[in-house]
Amino acid sequence: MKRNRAATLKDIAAALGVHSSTVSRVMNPATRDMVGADVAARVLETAAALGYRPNRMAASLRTRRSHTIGVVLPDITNPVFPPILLGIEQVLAEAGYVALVANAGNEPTHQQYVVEQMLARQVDGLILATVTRRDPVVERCLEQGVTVVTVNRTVGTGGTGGTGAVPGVVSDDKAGMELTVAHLTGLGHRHIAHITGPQNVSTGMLRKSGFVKAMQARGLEPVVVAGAAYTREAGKTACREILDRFPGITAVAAGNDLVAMGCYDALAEAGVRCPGDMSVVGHNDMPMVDMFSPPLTTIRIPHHCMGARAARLVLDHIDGRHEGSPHVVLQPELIVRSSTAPPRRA
Amino acid sequence: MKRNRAATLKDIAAALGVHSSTVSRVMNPATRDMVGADVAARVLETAAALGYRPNRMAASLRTRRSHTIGVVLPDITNPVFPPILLGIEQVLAEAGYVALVANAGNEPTHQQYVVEQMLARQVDGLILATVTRRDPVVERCLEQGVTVVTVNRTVGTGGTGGTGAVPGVVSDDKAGMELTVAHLTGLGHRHIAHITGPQNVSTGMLRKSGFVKAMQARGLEPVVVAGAAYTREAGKTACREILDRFPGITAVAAGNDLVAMGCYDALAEAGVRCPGDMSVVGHNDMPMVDMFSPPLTTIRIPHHCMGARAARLVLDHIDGRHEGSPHVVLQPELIVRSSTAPPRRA
DNA sequence: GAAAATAATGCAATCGATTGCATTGCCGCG
DNA sequence: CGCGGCAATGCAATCGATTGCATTATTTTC
Repeated sequence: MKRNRAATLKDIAAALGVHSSTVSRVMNPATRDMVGADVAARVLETAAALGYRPNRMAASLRTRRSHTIGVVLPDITNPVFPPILLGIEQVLAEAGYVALVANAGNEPTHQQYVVEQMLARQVDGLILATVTRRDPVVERCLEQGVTVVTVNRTVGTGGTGGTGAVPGVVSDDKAGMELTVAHLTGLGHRHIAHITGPQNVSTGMLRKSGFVKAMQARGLEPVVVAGAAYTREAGKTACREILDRFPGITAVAAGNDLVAMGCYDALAEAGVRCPGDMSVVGHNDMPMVDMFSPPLTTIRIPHHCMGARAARLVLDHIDGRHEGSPHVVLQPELIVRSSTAPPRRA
Repeated sequence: MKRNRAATLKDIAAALGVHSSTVSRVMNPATRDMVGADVAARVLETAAALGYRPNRMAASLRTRRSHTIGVVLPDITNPVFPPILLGIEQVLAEAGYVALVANAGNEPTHQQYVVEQMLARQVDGLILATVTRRDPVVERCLEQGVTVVTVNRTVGTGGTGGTGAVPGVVSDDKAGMELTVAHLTGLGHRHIAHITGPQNVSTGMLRKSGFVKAMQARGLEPVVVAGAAYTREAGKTACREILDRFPGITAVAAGNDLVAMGCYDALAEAGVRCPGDMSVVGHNDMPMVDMFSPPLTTIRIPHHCMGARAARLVLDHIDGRHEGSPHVVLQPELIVRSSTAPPRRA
C-alpha cells in the first residue's frame, strides 16, 4: 500500500530536510553544480527511491516551454506520411521533445480547430503537412507569432523554393518531373500526358509546371489533364479521360503514386496493357509499389529525411538559431521498375 | 503593434472590472449559469475581442487532467497502424482529447523511456500497440495505477480473450485462422503450412494455435514454420524453408500480409507460381494488397474500428465508467482475391 | 584578524486556471 | 420591519516546478 499521489519536489525536499528549490536545482543538470556534491547525491538517491518523475506540465507553465511540437497531417492513412512522421519523431526525441499528432483532413475550418487545440496545449511550434498555396491557417499562425514549418508542401506560388515567408522542407517537384520526362523521352515516347494533382497545393502546381517546362524544352506538346485529388479514384477518372480524348498518348506521368494506381485500374478496365500499350510513372515511391503489377516506375522522395529536416528547422527556430536558409529543397530520384517501356511503334 | 503575451483570464477580468474567477466560470459551460446573464455576455464578448485562448496546461495542473492520451506504436510505417491511429484520434477528438503519438520500436527499454516521457507530460491514459504477452512496460504502468488499454495485441497467454487484467481491443486471431483454413480446404488443399509471427506477442501465438486447431479439427497434419518477425524478409526466409523441407505443401497461411509479401518474393525466386503451384493467404488486409500480383487473399481486420473502440475504452475508464467487458474482440472477415486457387492435382 | 569574496541554500513570487468558502446584496414572507 | 434564503460574485489557496534575490556559512586575501 504505497502513496497514490506521485512524488513531487516537495516530497523529496521534506524527506531530506532541504528546500524544494535545492531539489529543483539538482534535478536540472544545468544547475546541478550550484548545490553541494553531497547534498546532490542524497537528493538523487531519494528521488530514485521515491520514484520521482518530474511534472513537466508544471515546469512548462512556469517556463513557457512545453517541449511539445504539433504535427498536422491531412491523412495519416496516406503512405507518404508515416515515414515523414518517423523522421520528425526521431529528431524531436533526441532533443527531448514529443509530437502531438493530428489528422486534420483538408477542410480549413477543421484544420484551424485542430491547430487551436494544439496552441491551447502550448505547443512550442507546428509542423504542417496540410498547407495549400494560400493557407488561412498559416496566416493566422503568422499573425500570432507561432513558430511554423511546412513539410512536403510549401506556401506561396513562387519558384521551386516558395516565398520564403514560411520555412519549409520540400522535394524539388519540378526536378522530379524533369526526371520523369527525361526517362520517358529517353525510351522514345513523344506523346506524354500528365495527370495533375490539386492546383491549390504547391506539389500539384509545381509538378504540372515542371512537366510543361520539361516537355517544351524538348519541343514536345504537353498534354495536361486535371486530376480532382491525389486519390486512386481521381486517377482512374482522369486516365479514362486520356484514353477517350487523347488516343495518341503512349505514356502517363501521374501526379503521385495513388493517381498512378488509379491509372492501373482504368487501363485494366479498358484492356490497355501496361507497359506494353501505355507506360505509367508515379511520384513519391510509396512503400510496396514494387509489388504492384507491374512494379511501378516512380520518383523517390526522401520522406524520412524530409521529416527530420523539418523537425530540425522548428527546433532551430525555437532556440533562436535562424541559421542558414529557412528553406530546404531535397533532390528526388528516379526509380525505374517495370511500368515503363518503349512505345509500341517508335 | 499588439500585446505579444497571449490574453489570460486576468486580462479579461481586468478589462471588465470583475474577478478572474467569474471569468473562469463563464468560460466553463458547466458553471456558466452561476454568473449573471449580462455579465456572462460581456465576458464572452471581450474574450473574443482579446482573442482569448485558454491555457490548458494551467488548467491541467490544477485539475490533474491533461485531456491527452499517449499512443505507443511499434512502427507507424507498418500500414496496419495508420488506420488504428485514425480511429483513435477521431474518438478522442470528439471528446476534446488529443493524442501524443510515439514510435517506440520493439525494445522494451526504449518503450519504457517513451512511456516515461508521456507520463511526465501527465497523459490521462495510454493506448499501447506494442505489448508482448508478458510485458514489462504494462506491468510498470499497472503498478503505478496508470490507465492503459492495449490495441491489436493483448497481454497474457489465455484464450482468445486474454487474461482480462488489462483491457484491450483485438481481432479474433483464432477465428481468422479458422477462416483461412476453411477457405483453403474448401478449395481442396490438404497440405497447408503456416508461417508464424513472433510467439511472444498474442497475435503470433493465437494465430498459430488457431491454425493448428483448425487443421486438427479436419484431421489434417498442421505444418508450422517459425517466422522470425512480422517482416517481408522473415517471410521470404520462412517460405524458402517450406519449399526446401516440405515439398508436398500446396498452400501457405502467412502470419500477416508482410510475411505474405515475403512469400511472393521467395516463390518468384524459386520459380514457383502463385496461385498455380502455391496458394498464399495473408492476414490484416493492409491497404494496396489488392494491387499485388496476384492480388492477395487475406483476412480483413477492422483496424479503424479497433482504434475507435480502444479510445472509447480509455475514455470510459478515465471517466470511471467501467461499463461492460473490458475486453473487446472484433470479428475478422475473409477477403478472397487471386492468390488462392485449387491445388494443381486435387 | 578583519574585510571582502564566494559558495551553498533558503525564501517567496510566479506561471494561468480552478474551486471551496466567504461576502454582499436583494427578495420574499410572515 | 426583520430575517431566512438565494443569487451573484469576490477571495485566496492550490496544482508543481522555476528562479531572482536574500541570507548564511565558508573561504580567501591583505
